[in-house]
Amino acid sequence: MRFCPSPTGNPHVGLARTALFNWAHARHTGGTFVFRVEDTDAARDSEESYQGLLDALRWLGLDWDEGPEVGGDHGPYRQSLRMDIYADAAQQLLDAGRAYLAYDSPEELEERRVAARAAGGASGYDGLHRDLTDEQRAAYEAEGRQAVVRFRMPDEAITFHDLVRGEVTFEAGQVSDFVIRRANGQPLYTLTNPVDDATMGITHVLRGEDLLSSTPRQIALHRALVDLGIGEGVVPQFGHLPLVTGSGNRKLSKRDAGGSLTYYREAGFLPEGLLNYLALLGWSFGGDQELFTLDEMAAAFEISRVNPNPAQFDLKKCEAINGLKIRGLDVDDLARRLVPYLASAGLVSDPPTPEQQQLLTAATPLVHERIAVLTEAVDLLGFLFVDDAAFTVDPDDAAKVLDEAGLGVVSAARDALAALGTWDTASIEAALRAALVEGLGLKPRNAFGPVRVAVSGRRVSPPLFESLELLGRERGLARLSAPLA
RNA sequence: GCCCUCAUCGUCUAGGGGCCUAGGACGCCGCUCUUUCACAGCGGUAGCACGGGUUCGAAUCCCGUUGGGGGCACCA
Repeated sequence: MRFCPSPTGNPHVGLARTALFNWAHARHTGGTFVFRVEDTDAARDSEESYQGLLDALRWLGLDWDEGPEVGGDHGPYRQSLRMDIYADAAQQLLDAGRAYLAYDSPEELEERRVAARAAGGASGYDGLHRDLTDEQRAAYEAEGRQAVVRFRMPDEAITFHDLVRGEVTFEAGQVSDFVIRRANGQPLYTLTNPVDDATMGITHVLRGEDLLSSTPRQIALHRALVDLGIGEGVVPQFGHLPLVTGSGNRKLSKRDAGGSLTYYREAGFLPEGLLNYLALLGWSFGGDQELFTLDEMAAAFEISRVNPNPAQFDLKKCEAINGLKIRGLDVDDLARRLVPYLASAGLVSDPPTPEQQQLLTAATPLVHERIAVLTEAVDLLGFLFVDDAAFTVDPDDAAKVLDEAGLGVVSAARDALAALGTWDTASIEAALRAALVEGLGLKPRNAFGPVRVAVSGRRVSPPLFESLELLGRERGLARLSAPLA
């Protein structure tokens, strides 16, 4: 198995899904999961993207058996470090007549492409330089032209058994001779990918459906490599996963708002929540079960059960799954995961001080059932951690609830609590109910609303009595007094 | 334009010829619980793209149509 993204831009969810399925298949079958980085295009690849890629995979928690940082017998695992291998392969292909030099200029190619298409044909390479004589080549060289290397496609239909789609056939002549080495000598993905798969002993490849039409080219090249004795003599089996589309049913690109993996990380998705959701796009556990762990998925993953039709990414459902995953976490685990988010909001230090840790441990149960993503906890819990000087009440909520009547309620609440002996949830509740509901004859909703806003700063907050207990007597009373001043 | 591919509620899916008056989940709408918001529970809404076959019987098999998606680079 292998997974071989190229480090261009931010990793996106489609990439995560592909990695997940490859991982699951490797784990299920007991195979080796190879992670290779396809960075052959210097113009598009960057070290930053490379780091981002590793970072994203580590965050997701998908471990690989061979690849960057873990090594392996088939390294190096970055194509930029394997250039001599490709140069050698290209030369052997050329020497064997399986590839040839083509001197067409980009302008000429473009012109012929447009013409071919206008004539109703396919727009691939027309094979003009397929059988140049030595004299013709010499003439082009004399003009100062630089040749690319094109692979000579065999004149036969190519049929392969797609792991998810079954038999797929491309008729002879449908796939044109493709460039494997640029005029500047740099190899292209079309060459590096099969060469690496061959030399790394890759047997299975799961990738996006967008690569389906390039598969016959790769298979043809693989066969040539086998003939030449390059690599381990195995043509991998391919499986093409359905595309993950965005809301407009268009291919989800890394430029889409919800496309980038960093979005999910920053919004507070659990990696296992995102992965669980992604697994549902094109695969199902079976029966009515939608929630499972990575290990359960690996145990159950059957490539033949992968659905071939494209799936639209639904953020709402992704959040719902994530919320369910959060609810399945134990409280300490949840608290631990909240720390980075609270810290980046400036509410706690990372690691938290003992006092912060204590408060967090006590407060986490209050949000456990109410959040779908981790960042929601930051909004909900902020009032507990914020410096008193920095505490603010949401102006809209204040306007709605803290009117004259509301302030009267807050005042009564303060008086009742000031007289309270024991400061705990039950006592606070009893005192407030007595003073506001029974004393003032208010409906609970109207009684606690103003108090909630004064204490938490918002109309939506964790449960009020527990919040007051955690806030403590001094701070609690101060919050109630503040709007009265 | 050419090639490839896909087709079950709005979305993700279960479904391998009779267990299907098509099941689940998200969403949406009600209700219950309730100090807000949630959670949880209950109920509801909504679908086999169309047309031909095959068969005693098709969501399931075949063909076609239509529609969607992808590809057609000296990107990957």
